[in-house]
Amino acid sequence: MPELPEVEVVRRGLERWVAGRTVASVEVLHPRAVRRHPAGGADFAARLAGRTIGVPRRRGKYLWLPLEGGDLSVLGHLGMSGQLLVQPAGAPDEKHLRIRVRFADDTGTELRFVDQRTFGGLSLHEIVGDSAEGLPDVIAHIARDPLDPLFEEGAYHLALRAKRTTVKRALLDQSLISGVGNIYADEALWRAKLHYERPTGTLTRPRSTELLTHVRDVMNAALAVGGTSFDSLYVNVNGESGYFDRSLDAYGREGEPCRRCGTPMRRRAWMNRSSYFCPRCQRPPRSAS
DNA sequence: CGTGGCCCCTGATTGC
DNA sequence: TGCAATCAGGGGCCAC
Repeated sequence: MPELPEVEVVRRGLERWVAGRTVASVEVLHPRAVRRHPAGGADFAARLAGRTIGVPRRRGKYLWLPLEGGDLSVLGHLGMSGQLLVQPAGAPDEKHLRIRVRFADDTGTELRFVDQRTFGGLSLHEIVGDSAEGLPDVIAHIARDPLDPLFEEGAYHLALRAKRTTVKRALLDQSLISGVGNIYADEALWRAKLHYERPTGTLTRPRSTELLTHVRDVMNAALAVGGTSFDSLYVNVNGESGYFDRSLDAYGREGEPCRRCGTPMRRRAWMNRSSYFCPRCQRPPRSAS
């Protein structure tokens, strides 16, 4: 269940194993895996066949494969349980194999999209005009991510100040900053000693800068060890799990001592998810209960 | 309009 | 052991 670091690990794997290869044929095994491709699975397969894949790109948790010629990109999102695997062509099908891409070379490997919960998927998008990166317009609303050199810190801070929401919601709002999910939001908030319900309007510029620094630090730390994984659901493009979960300070640590002050960490149900925090280091704002 | 609630799915785990 | 409830790291959609 990937956030930015995991998706970046997948992107690098695709760059290593898939870029430059020409598609021979595509098999769509589950319609939900191509539901963002309005023309359907048969159209997806037909239009991808014969095309050569360029250098994979990423923004936040989305990744896309520009096709040579520049007119089309394959957009991918892993959702909660998606994996992109490069497997030997003869390997047994995974239980939740949704899409298979065969290549027109003798490498003997194929690309597989495997996704238990089918929240993720692949789709094809026409690229208009001057998009040198082949960014599909359906993700134009996704903000640049904090590891993008063109991410604008000043604009981010102003957007935070203008919003009437809480800091964790803002971290998860992909139109403000992309790539941050529930795990890294909790980790960055713990590092910044901020309560998840802190109103964004109360954040000073130094405070939001500090928070952003923690977001980047925790993502870079995760990237350095190949992304976070709790179980076999998340596997990178070569079939290997990440091990960053061993270094998490907040997420999943309910009842365990805070690594700063020793106070037992707490978990709160929040937006159909969980927030983990230290009740001593991360004091709730006055208005919150 | 911005914000927050709901829902899409499958499977593992927990609790009665 | 069996079954139901709960939970899971995402994000689009739609009331309000």
